[in-house]
Amino acid sequence: MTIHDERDRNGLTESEFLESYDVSNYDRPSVTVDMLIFTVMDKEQENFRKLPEKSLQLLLIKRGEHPYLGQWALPGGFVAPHESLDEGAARELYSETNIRDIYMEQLYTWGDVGRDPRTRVISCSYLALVDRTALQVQAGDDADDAQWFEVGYRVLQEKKTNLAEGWELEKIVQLTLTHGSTRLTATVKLVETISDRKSVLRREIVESKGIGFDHAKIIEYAIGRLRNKIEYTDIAFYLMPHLFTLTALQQVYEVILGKELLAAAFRRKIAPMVLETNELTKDAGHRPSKLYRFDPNWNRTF
Amino acid sequence: MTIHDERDRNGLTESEFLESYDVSNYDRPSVTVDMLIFTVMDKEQENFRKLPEKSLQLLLIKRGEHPYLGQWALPGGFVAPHESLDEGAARELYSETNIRDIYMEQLYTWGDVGRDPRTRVISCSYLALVDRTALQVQAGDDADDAQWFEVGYRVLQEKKTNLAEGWELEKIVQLTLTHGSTRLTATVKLVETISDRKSVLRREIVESKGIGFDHAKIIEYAIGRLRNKIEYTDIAFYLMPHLFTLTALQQVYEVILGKELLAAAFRRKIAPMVLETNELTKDAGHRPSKLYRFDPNWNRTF
DNA sequence: ACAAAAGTGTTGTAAATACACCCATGC
DNA sequence: GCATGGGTGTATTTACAACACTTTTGT
Repeated sequence: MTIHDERDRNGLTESEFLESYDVSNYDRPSVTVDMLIFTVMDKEQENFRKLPEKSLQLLLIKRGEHPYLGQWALPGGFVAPHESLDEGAARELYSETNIRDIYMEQLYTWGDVGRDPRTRVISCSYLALVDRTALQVQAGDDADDAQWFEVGYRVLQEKKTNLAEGWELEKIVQLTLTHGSTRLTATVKLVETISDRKSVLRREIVESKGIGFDHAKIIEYAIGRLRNKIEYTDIAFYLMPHLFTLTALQQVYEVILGKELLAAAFRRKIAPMVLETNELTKDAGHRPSKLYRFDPNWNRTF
Repeated sequence: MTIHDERDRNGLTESEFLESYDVSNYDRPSVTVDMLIFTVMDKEQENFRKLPEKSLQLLLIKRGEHPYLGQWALPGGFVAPHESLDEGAARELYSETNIRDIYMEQLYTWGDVGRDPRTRVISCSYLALVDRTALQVQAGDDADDAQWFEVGYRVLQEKKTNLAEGWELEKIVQLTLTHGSTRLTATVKLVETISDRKSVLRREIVESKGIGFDHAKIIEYAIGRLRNKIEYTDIAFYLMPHLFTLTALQQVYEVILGKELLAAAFRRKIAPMVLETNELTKDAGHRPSKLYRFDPNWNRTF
């Protein structure tokens, strides 16, 4: 039995549900906001000396209704007539997670025709970053469960093909989302076609196991933005507590970039963005380290 | 008499038009695409020796209907039920300008509540770049006139205020759009509020003369994106003909960045992105220059 | 000849990279 | 003492800015 034969609370299968769904006389699309809420968490660590490893986590919600019943999807919902997109995003964030007042930025708007089987839906996605330590997420009023999933991002293949008038780059990415024994995977293909006069980037879901809608694509996009922006902005600090060690900060960079960094170089690079405090960590199985905070005078350009 | 008392082809003023406009029972917003079509053009030059100066140009359309009748606005229109956002953008581009197959990228989605006086409209904006030499724009089938406006971008003020918990950056930008004797201006205020936990960037129109809707904001945003992306991508080449001189390329960079560059440094920096050809310019009042083309093997990362 | 642009070389500074090394703590 | 992370110094390379200077054409 595939997921699509499963019945919802009204006893309908997905195809029965879709048949009964009234699509008629809507020539306007529905507009939703989808939230990509990321945080960084410590993994378990047995050795008392070693620092805990960090992992990048994404909040997903288990669908309690058709379509994609039982699968996991991004939190989100319809934009109300009286609220802006930003307000809608903030409202959805709060109502589904009780989180408020965190870093948020608009990511991209997804408008392919068949992306929601019910009707035409255009989704505006938002990236949000939270400090895990200042956080106690509860699934909101909806009885859906909300859960943090560890994010894995792996490039499976990169390919370049020369065409008559230009060339084509193809990249295949494997996404892995794990929470306890639940493991969701997706394969997303990025195809960039470049010629003299234009350049088109297409994103395509090759396979999506356990992730609803086209959300795998959106997640892939968001990780790309995160990786990009962490290099030249201060977004990493929105994932940190007020005081932090430089090693903890470095771990956040590493977990987002998916590669190791040299401590010496990292410290020098980050130095102008942080201020030293007099406080120290203690009770580690090694030399204590200074705590730092973000420097409000760091010169961002906008 | 202000613009708002002007009458449309049905003899209605803006407020009469709005009263008669049926807003009822639409709980779904309308969704449109707005196109920001940029190109670079030569200015007139009297001295036979001197190279013509370049200017950045943006395509605007004169509104023939309420609201903002008689003002200029970005080309765009409603997204049809059967087309994706990208397709809608390409269709609007073609139908209003007869341009096809050029560089296009989604910019940002604008969803404030009062941004269109008729009803709730959410607009997804697209940036498009054209090579002026390969271009003969005609206003599309609509009888509206489409016209290229020279773009001016000037920062009037930058201010930083320290707050109790963080700080605030304010930047005031003056936009100038000129076509012949038509001169449109707008003042846009950017306010970025930053604290430990969040960061919000608000964009606000202080004044907008002759530019309809909130399009001044969108134009300001697009110029920012252009300036940013020209530094690390190959978008500049979509504004160039197939073969070009390095000085012409440098002029494009200068006109977008709004500052002069040193030729020596520019050439070295751009060298890995271009290939030399054997062709030369001629009939200039000075030493001929080699023509270059974009190097398809330049390593973009995506 | 000369105005104007095309194009190269040289030098100083700043940033990123790689590696080696010493320091401080808990057990 | 030892494992582990905290933290610094140094040498090498790379990028870039500033400026001076030579080359080549049309009139």
